[in-house]
Formats: sequence, structure tokens, C-alpha cells
Amino acid sequence: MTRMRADARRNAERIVAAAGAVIAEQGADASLEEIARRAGVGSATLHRRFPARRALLEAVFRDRVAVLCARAEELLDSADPGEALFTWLRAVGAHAVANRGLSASLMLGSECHDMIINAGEGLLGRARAAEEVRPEITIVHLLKLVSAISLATEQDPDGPAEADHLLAIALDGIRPR
Amino acid sequence: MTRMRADARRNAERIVAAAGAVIAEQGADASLEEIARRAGVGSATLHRRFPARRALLEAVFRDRVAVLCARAEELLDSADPGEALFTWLRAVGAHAVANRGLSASLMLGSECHDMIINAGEGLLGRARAAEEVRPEITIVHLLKLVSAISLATEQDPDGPAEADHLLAIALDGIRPR
DNA sequence: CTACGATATGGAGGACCACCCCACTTTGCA
DNA sequence: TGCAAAGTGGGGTGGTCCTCCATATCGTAG
Repeated sequence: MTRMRADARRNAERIVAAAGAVIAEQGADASLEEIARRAGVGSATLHRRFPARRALLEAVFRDRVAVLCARAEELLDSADPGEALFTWLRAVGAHAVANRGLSASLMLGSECHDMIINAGEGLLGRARAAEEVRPEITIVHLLKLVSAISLATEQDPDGPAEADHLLAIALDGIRPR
Repeated sequence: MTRMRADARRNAERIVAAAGAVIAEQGADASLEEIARRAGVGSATLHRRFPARRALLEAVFRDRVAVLCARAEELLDSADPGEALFTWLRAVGAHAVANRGLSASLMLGSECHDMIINAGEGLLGRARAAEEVRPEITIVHLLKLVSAISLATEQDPDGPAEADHLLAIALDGIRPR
């Protein structure tokens, strides 16, 4: 939010756009050099603006994570707290699989990470109060599970279907007996 | 098993040993150059003997995977088929967490992958016959789940404990309702 | 509207990597 | 013991990430 010069802002936007495209094609460990090249920017510019790869991933996925957070907000009004939580976790998984690299970015302790944890906390709290979820399970556990599955199926031929199935299996484990 | 010259065999063994050490320290994406250096061998030798990183990982972990397969064999005689399967999956997870990089190697379609799938198949079949596991679940699902969790917790501060907990949660989902 | 300091830029270069080529050395069989 | 076949590793190629710094651009104060 610091005042940025107009050209700096423009370049930052081009970098994020290019990064989105390249990461979608090649995954989260795509070449930063290639991203800079495709953004029409020197590599030094990219490195100054985003000192670590993590910072770039964060910028790329921030708004998509915001969408998931908004969805969590909506689901807080749903009648069935347990189902609301499951629905949301599935949505997180689907997003992570659809956007290559997002799951990697969710694992890193970043701003995105915190945003999504806060969003999920509410849903989990409600589900727990309704005794639809075992009490010792935390939102961090759940998100790690979702990220892990997405990451593991990322370079699989039939990724999305597989991921959803695995997620369904794993999530059955969180209900109270 | 083709006849190898004595020096070639000796160098191959040194490379595998060095790779084991370096991978344990730095993870599955350790530098091959560093491995060659530590084995006292030119990098060309390493690349000729192991044309892909996967081949080297396989050689490093083959015997550890064999241990897991043997354990599966033992557990086939256990009285409780469901518990036997869970015990084994937990052992697989523990091994994957203890040996950095093993989980990555398990995910790649390799000889190790096939070995461990064959080993698990027997345990799963028994558990399924005893109706301790939902029928649509495959051994590939289970191993992917275990690998994913290990991989996800690999660079976590409290990895092992976390991984075991997540695994316990996920595995609760495979029991019939 | 101009001049000037703060800000931003990107090419060049250093350190590292995977992987390959090929002149040389070692091996083990006849 | 001779010698062809097998094995070796230094050095090269082209890629990566990241940093320095001379240069170009911006936005404002005058």
C-alpha cells in the first residue's frame, strides 16, 4: 500500500499476470527467469519486487484465496454446519487442483495461509459445536490434508477426479464415531 | 544383473551410499553434483549409471522398501486383518517421514512403487474380505494418501508427530460405516 | 514548464546446477 | 601378456537464481 511509482506498479502487475500463466503451465517451481522474460521485464526487476519465490506465489494467488474466504463466509449461514464445512473443504481442494501451484503456496506460512485458516476456523467451530466433527481436529490439520492430497495428485493424469475421491475418503475420518 | 566390471560396481555402490547420505540431509532434490563429489566420482559417471534422478532414488530406497514389503508379508499371518493393514500403513508412513525423499520416490511410477503396491495388495485384500475396509478403496488410494501426508509434513518442524496424527485421521475414513 | 532528486530499471556477471562429449585409463579375457 | 571393450572424469553447454550498478524514468517543487 506504500505509494508506488506508476511504472513500478504497472510492471508488478505484468509480472503477476505472467507468473499466473507460467505457473499454470509449468507448476509452482517454474523458472523465474521465464516469468520475467514473458512479462517483458528484466529479471532484476522481478527479484527486487518479489524477493522470494513465496512472495510471488502469494501475489498470484491472493485473489483466488480471497474467493475461497468469501465462500466460507457465505457457508456460515448454511443450515447444516457439518455439510457446510465439508462443502468448503471440497471447494478448497478443487481450487487447489485447478490452479497448479496453489496447494504449494497454501503450505508455506504466508499471508494466504493465514487468510484461509481464519476463514476455515469459523466453519470448523460451528461444525464442532454441532458435534459433526471430532473435537481434537484443528483447521490446520484439515487444510494440510487437503493441500497434501492436491499436491500429490498434481502431476497425475487423472488428477481432479482422483483428488476428489481421496479427499472424500480422508474427510470421512473426521466425523465422530 | 548384467555382468559389470568390478570398478563399475564399486563406483555404483559408492554413489548409492553417498546419495543416501546427501538425500537424508538435504531431501530428494539434492544436488547430483554434490552426491558425485561426495562419492569421489565424476558427475559423468553418476549420470551414465543413473540416467534419471528417479533411477538413483530407486537404487537408494530399494532395500528400505524391501523391508516394508517383508513386514507386509509377516503381517499377513496376523489375526486381525484390519489392524494388520492399519499397522502396515502406519509403518509405511513412519518410514517415509524418517527417510527424507522416500515419499517422493514412492509417488513416481517406479520399481519401488510396484513392489510396495504388490505387498500392500495382500493386506488390503484380507482386510476387505473381513469387511474391515470399504470395498471401493484400492491400495493405490491408500498409498497415495500416505505418501501425500508424508510429503506435506516433510519440511515441517514437528513433522513425524504431525504426520502420524494426520494419517490416523485420514485412515479412519476407510472403515465401513 | 522545467529541473532535479528519488525511484525504478535491466544487462552483465557470479555461483551454482543437470547433463553431454570425448580423450584417456582400467579391466579381464584369450 | 596383449589388447579390445568397458569405464572414467575434466571440461563444455546451456540453464537456473540472484546481485550490482550505470542508466533511464517519474513526479514534484519551484
